[in-house]
Amino acid sequence: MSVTSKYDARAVESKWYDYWMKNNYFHSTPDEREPYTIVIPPPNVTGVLHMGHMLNNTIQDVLIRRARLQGKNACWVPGTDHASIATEAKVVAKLKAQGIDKNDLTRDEFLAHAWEWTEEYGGVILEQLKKLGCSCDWDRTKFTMDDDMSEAVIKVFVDLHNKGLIYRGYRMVNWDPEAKTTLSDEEVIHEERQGNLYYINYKIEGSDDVLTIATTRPETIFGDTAICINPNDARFKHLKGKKAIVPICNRVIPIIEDEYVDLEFGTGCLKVTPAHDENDKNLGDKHQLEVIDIFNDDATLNSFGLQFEGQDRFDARKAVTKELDATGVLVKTETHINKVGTSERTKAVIEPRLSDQWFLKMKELAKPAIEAVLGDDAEIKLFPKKFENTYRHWMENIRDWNISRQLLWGQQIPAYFYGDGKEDFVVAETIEKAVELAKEKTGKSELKAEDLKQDTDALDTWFSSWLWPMSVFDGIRNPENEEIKYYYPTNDLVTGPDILFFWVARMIIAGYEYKDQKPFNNVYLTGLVRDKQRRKMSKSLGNSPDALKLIDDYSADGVRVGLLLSSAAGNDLMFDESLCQQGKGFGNKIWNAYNLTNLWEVSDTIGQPNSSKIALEWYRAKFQTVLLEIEDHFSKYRLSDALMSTYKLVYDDFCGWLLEIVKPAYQQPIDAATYNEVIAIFEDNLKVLHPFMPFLTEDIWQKTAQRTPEEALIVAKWPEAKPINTTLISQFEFASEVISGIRTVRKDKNIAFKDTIGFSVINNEKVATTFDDVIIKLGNLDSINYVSEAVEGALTYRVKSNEYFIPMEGAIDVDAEIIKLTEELSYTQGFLKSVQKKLSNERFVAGAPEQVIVNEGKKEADALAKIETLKTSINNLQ
RNA sequence: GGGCGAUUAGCUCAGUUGGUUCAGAGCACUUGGUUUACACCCAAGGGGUCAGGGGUUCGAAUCCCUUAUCGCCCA
Repeated sequence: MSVTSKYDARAVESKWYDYWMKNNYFHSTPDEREPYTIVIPPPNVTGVLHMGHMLNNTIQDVLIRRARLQGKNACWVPGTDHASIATEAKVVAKLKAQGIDKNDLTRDEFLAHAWEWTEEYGGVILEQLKKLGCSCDWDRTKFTMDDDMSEAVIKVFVDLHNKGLIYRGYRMVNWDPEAKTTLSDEEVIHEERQGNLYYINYKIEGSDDVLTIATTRPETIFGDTAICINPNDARFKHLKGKKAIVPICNRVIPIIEDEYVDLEFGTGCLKVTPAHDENDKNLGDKHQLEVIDIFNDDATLNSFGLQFEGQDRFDARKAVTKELDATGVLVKTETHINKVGTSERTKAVIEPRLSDQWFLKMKELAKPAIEAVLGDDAEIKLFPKKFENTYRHWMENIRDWNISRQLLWGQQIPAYFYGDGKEDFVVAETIEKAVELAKEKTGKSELKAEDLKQDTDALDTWFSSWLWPMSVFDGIRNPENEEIKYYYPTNDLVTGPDILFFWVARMIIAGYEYKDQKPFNNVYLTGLVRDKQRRKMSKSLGNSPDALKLIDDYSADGVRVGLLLSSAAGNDLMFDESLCQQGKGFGNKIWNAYNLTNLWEVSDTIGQPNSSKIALEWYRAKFQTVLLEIEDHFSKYRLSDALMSTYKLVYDDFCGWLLEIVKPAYQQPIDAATYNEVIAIFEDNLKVLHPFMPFLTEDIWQKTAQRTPEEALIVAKWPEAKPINTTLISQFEFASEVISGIRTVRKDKNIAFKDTIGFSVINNEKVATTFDDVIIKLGNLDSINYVSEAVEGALTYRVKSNEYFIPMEGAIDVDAEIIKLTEELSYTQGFLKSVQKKLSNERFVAGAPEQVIVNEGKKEADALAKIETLKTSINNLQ
């Protein structure tokens, strides 16, 4: 079989993905095995693969592939969410480009366009995940707007409403004037912006006096319905009970008193605009002020803005300021930094606005979800644990969830109005049921479907996704179906900390409300992917590498390894392409290890060298040790550590040591026993590597033997844990130090490796001869002579108290040797002194645990022995 | 403004209940090496006052206090 030394990832990766798909390995159906389930955090249907997805889904694939190898019934459910705002924005933009105005379309027409868009672009990201190697059960692919998924959402809405948990409220909400919809508090990002503080004079009614207010938003003066002063403010006693006149519109408004006003900030006089500020709204309610809304839904001024009607709020701000200045009431302008809320999706500055919205009461619902994560016997674990604090803080201060959005793309709220009154509605899953309910409620038996008008709002997308772990298994509509009973609760959830509240917390809440059970056992929160300058990777910054190009350049296996190498759970990942290069290099290394074994000619007639036999035994022990390490790392979700352990095992122990030891001499065949064992070991390596590097490992696996589909690596059996021969491991470790010493001497003295050298040892440590043949081979020694006296005319080095001699032709620099030895001696003496100091300290001996004292004693003995060796050596040289 | 977390080698990070696996890993760097899997390689090596200061302890990267810097969440 001819094998090239370069590995062609592109061809190999598509070949094996097709093979896996063809043989249906990703598909899961309930059976008698233990289930292992992950539901994907559904990416936006508008999304394209970015680094965050790559990291997140690589982790999920590692977990799911490992579970599959462990014999569990692994089920990874993929899908997308309908991303109300983002998708609607894309569709609106597309229509606009075609000269179509959304407002000219009926709801159904618009939705038809949206579906068309979704069908065209919606699957892109899932196809990209395949390139990454994700072994999702594609037959189960779900979309949050699928009919059955929507039905579940509506059912839950009706249920929560009937339980009295969903209510309609007239409240200050976060209005996104660009998307023309409200946002939940969680969708608003507060950022600091440089703005101005404008000082404006208001006349006092019936006098020539003025008062000065300071505001960041002069355009809102048209909505002013009071001036507020602090009753304790001595400066403004004369204003009590008076009225002020709003500039430009000359409206007369009362001057009220409230301790809410900060004496320090601005001028101490506050203009109150209840329609456009949450705090002002509270003041307004308290003092029964009029509410004047001055904005249209796109944040242009309405008729209350007088001559500024139709201007955008920011243009109006400038125009109003200019007018105020012109009329002499603008006293001064100062620069001022304030926090403004912006839309997570459209980046538009949020306008606080009063309107009727649907809310979900959260306080009671949250209780079991708090207990589940933070209670004494918490059944959901967050990794890393530090997020529990964040979770606690949010959950304990949870606010009602605004679940309505003024959008078309999403599940329409199933509330049907039969009259103009605010409470003239019924909530039902279908129009037919709504008619029945409306008849009951109103007593009007003649009511028909046409008399009812459904609320035009749609539900927040998260109101779909919070049901995801249940609804993908049809657990809402059919709570007793076999699949939900088998797969739920799911095992692990892998997502970013940025949606801990949006999604994770709400899923937990929904899980307890509808299944009375947690939705998952563990939540693995990944870090954000940042660039080398620590900036978040984002489309707008353009600092995110093209995910598919990365795969092209470094192979999917390489990118997966690169991403995982430095991604401790919850820590941000400073992404650097060189990590992918390292991943690719690792793949190349493994490939060439296979290439080597493949080049060997195998002989049945030659015996197995002792060095090979013992090295193979050692590697088996080493493998078992690392296997335990890997298990331990996985159990703590330390995937990068698990990968690093595997990396070192394969790179250093397997390629670096084992293959070098068993490698036959040039053009010599290898004995069959060694060869077979090396292949068996290689196959075990492939199994532990497979979750990280699925393609390369499957490819080699299929080359080391003829395999039926049932024997594919993807469904192979994870190596079994066996007892570990630890003696062998520590003996090897000693031997490797001896070999390292030989290499150092060769390097220092420029002795070429091909030159065989003599070698003697004073075996003070009484080290077993187990690995002597290995040392001879890797050191290229003629033999190892055990001696009791120092060898003359030789270079020396020490491992512990053993002394090794390499005879040298020509002069040995005795002085240099003495200096080297003296340095070693004084270091060891210093070390001994510190150990002895400890041991002679009564309080140490009394206070330290047994094992520590034993260890210190051993250190002392080792140091004493080494000092003895060094002294003897120095004496011999002098 | 309130809360949480971080600061360890040039870079990215481990370091579990204070104690021989405690000052580590990978990459990068330096030096040397093409005879036979891989230069996407091999070998050897340098490199840290564990952010600063104080304390507790026989013993501190680890616990406490404090200062500084950074990050995240919330208002």
